[in-house]
Amino acid sequence: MLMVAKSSPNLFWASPPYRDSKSDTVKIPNGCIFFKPSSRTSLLSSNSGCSCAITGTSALLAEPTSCDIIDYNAKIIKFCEMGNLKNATELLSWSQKSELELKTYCSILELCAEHKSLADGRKVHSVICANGVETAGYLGAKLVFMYVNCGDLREARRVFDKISNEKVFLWNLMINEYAKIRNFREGIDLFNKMQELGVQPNSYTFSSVMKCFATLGSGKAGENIHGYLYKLGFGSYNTVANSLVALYFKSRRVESARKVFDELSDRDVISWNSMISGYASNGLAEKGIQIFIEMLGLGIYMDLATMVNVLVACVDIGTLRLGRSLHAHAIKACFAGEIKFCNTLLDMYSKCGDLHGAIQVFEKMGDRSVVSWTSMMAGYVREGLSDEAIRLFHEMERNRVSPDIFTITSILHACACSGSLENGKEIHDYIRKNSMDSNLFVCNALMDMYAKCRSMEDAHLVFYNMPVKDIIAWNTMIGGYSKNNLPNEALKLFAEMQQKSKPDRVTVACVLPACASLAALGKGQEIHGHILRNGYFTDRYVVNALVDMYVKCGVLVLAQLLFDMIPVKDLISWTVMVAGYGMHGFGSEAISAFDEMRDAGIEPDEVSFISILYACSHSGLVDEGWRLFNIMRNECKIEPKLEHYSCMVDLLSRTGNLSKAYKFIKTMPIKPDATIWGSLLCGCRIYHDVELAEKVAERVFELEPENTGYYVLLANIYAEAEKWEEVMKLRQRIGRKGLKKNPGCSWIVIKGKVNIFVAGDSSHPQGGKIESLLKRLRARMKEEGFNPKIRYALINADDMEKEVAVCGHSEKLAMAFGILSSSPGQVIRVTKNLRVCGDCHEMAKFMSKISGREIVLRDSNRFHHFKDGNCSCRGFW
DNA sequence: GTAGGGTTAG
Repeated sequence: MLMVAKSSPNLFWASPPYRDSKSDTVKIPNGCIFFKPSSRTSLLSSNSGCSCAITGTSALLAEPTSCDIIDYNAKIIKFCEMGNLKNATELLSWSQKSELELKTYCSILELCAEHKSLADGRKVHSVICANGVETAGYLGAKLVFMYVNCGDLREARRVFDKISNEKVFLWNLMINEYAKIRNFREGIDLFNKMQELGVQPNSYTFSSVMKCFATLGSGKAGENIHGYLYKLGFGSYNTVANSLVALYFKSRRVESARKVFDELSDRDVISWNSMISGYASNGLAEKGIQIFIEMLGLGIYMDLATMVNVLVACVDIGTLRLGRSLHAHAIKACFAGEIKFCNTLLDMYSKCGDLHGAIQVFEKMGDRSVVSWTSMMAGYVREGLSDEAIRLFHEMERNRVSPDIFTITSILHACACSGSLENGKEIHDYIRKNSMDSNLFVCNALMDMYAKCRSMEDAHLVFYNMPVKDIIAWNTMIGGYSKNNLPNEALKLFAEMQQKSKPDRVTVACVLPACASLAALGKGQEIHGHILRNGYFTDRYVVNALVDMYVKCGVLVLAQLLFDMIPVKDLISWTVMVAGYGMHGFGSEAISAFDEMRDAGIEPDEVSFISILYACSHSGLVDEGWRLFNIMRNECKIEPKLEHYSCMVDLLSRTGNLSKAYKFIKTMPIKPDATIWGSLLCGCRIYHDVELAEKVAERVFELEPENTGYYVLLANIYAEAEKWEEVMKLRQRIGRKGLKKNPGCSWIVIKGKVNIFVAGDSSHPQGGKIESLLKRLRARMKEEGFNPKIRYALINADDMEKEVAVCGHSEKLAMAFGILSSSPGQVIRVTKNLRVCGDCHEMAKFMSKISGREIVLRDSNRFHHFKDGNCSCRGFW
């Protein structure tokens, strides 16, 4: 496609001089810079040089003597022409009111605008006010111009509202400025107001006001204005048509944009560029590239913006090939020295996955702007090299380039990705010192950084102080709470949000994990309704989170139903379902799903292997477990992590392969943690291997000396073997350490209310009824020969005493309450924060049999479905 | 008309 360019390089690829609208200079590709001819520069060039101007300055500022007749006006205007704002304002302040002419004020205001010096502009304004000069007419317009240029739109508007406004120029200026600061409503209001006042809009007015309509995304308004400006005869102005093209593209009316372009007889390079960028920003980058080829074929003069637009389109298509050839041609055409081009090129390489290409562009750049540094940092973060991004940020500071809002958000993102709270706080200090803390982007990036660095208190502080909270702010906080294991806070904030703002699909994807974590089925179903009403079901984040919610709320059937409805299942969908089957004890279904996923051509990753190995372990599938572990290593080339080893040890231990598990741990290439040894210790208890248990326990105690659970576990192993002396020794050992216990708690939702129980707690209003029900059940169990397996609850963490038959564990209390408070036929769903106790597990089986009720108990490890006296876990827990 | 930034699922 670039053949055309090659055949006529001068026409297509030569770098034209172009105007830099910001600095009012004309840049010539070889690097020379010429000032745009103006009254000021013509004055300098008419003098014999700068030195003359300097001597002129001192003569002009010399103290006036009484015999001089000073024409202050002429002197001030001369300073203005020379660009010496300081001397001009100084002289103005020395002058008498009566001496000053209107044109003098005007000149100095123009210079303030040019220098963007708000401080000087305000001084001049106060002199004008003090002198009582009339500002209703021409001078007022200059004041507005000055304030707009110096960035004080509020003051500009104040003056603007006071003066007579028949000049369309000022209206255009104001409308355009409102468009720039994205206050589109105000821009449109002004447009309507000017028409009420009978001021005729011109082509510039339409260009400006269309920016407002465009970003409001109002396609209808676009059509109206389109008809209106045709009626007024502006349809053939290509500036107007170009704005119209942009307006239609921004309101996603691609066809309308194309029609305006097709009907435009006098297309300039801007028309073509608008088409390329318009297509690209509407996800139709290929069409943009087609326009570019058409442009080349017609021999249209191409400028820097064309190159930039095409590179952006390349990023969208994600192909490096075209980007690379544009790079090659840019070198020939002398674009390669242009900073805007290089920045886009750098970003193209980085976004197309060629970080090395991006680095090369960055290193070859002679001039680097803040954009270059920021893009490079973002590139490093994209590749997971956050520390490198942080290093680059410090290098940028050493090069005295000041970070802007974009840099700050990028570097915060780097801190978030590397979990570096310390660096993040440093950036927060910078933000405060430089008054950037009211910017929405910055605040959102700050909250995200704090959330990812696990400091939700800091995130909340930022959130709380935000003057305006957009939907991203709410989502960031809700998602932050969910991810930091604060599901109650997430749900609370979600409720608050619903009062103030409308949740979107991201909100839903953020809040569902909180429902999953709490097993809050009712709330999850409510959100499911919201998803259906708003058509979010097609969003892969939403649907995956929804399936996961049903899995973790214990409704596997619904999860499976929804999973089957996902048209294109991705890795996450499959992983959720595999893990779901696993935690509900359907090991072979998990394996089938996993194989099906691979058949569908989806490569499993680390996390999906954790899910499948976990599924094997919870169904005791030793051979399958080994097979999959080897597939992971040999076929998928995934190096097993601690979690994978942990699943395997768990699998071997639960199935009684204790010495194999021990050997497996011994040959692990990475250091086993307490969880891994702990799994084996659990296995020792199930299979009563006291000797191995002692060996293993010492390892666990070394690794986690403060964890009570492991001492209790060993004590129970001794107790079951009736080694009371050892139990005593262990008790003394624990007594010396003064261990803390992790309190067990269970909860159940009845009629939308969460009822929380802790072990031994009788404070529940129904406490008495619960206790007598449990007593009756216990008695019936004995009668029917359902022997309570007291050995499960021999030793209690609280007192290390042999426990009496009635154990007051929280899950038992919750299940009993469930039976008492729900109608027959209803499934009883209980969630526990720790693993279920063995005695409670036996009792639950009996409860399900005697009451004819289905009980679904989720513990910290898996699900137990109790029905007709059996449990789905078949002993693997 | 043109380069860089913030939120989502296992």
